[in-house]
Amino acid sequence: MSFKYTKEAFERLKSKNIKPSIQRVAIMDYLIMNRTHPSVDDVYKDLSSSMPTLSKTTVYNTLKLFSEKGAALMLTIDENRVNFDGDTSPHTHFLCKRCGKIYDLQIPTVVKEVIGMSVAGHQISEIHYYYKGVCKTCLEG
Amino acid sequence: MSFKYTKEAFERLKSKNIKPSIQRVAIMDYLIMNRTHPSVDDVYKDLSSSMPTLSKTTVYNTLKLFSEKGAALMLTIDENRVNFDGDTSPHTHFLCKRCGKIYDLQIPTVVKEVIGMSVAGHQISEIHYYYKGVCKTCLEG
DNA sequence: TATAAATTTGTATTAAATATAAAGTTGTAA
DNA sequence: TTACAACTTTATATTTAATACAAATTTATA
Repeated sequence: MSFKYTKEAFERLKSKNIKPSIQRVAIMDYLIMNRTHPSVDDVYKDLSSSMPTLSKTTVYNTLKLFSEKGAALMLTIDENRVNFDGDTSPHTHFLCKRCGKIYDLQIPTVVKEVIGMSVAGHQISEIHYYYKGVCKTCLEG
Repeated sequence: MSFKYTKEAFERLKSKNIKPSIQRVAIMDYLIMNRTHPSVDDVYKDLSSSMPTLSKTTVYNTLKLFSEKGAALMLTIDENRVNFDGDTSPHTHFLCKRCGKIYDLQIPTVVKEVIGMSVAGHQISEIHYYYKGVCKTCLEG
């Protein structure tokens, strides 16, 4: 049996010093191919069909590892569950409070990159900037 | 038996069209007097001593009501629980990933108020802007 | 090949949040 | 004042996200 995955996923893990196990590559690949800000459960459910022995604990461990190593972003925007984003480039998010969907938005040019800087004596490693409201689709429907 | 609370708490509820029941005023007062970004459990535990019959469900309902009516902010910055902030004026937060404490920070002048505006067709009602990292105290200790 | 280290898995547990219905309170109109 | 409706609070049960943990498996290395 073989697992298909993009070279991008494999390279991403290598560049972030994460050992590319089959499970890790599959999960990284899923994040890169699915820009839907999936939850742990989303990833688990969608990968289970092709990897029947996959454990949810592994998905938890792996996604946590990815966010610690900077290979993915952990979004604490939804009040009920954590979401993950394979796109680590500077951008912002919009959570629709009606349908729950998370959209990508361009980051305002005024919001500067300050990772590694310190503010009021605190050492900053992550910036989170997002909006909540009602999305275009829900407004029209 | 009587409950002490600040006039500010009572007035806040009135101005946000929230009926000022004893429980609601007590919880609003707690938020105003304790700028510690408490969780539901923090509020419940601290108020239980003076209000022994207080139910945790009431704390959940009340804090959700406050955030819906704009009387308090619901912070989804911690990955494990939701926190609340009685200070609704524009400011940002810093979460220490080591000790878990949430600090208030001044909002950068570049981050403008865009509530009520729309971005990419989505109607925005909340802006969240915060940092994560290691706080001054943890760096020194 | 043998052994150690790292990774994955499944089960059990913890704890945040919600659902629900009964009980209690408040407001209003006869 | 009383009766009724609407609203609020409470307690219990349930759901579900996340963690703990140890056994099993895989990978690396001596």
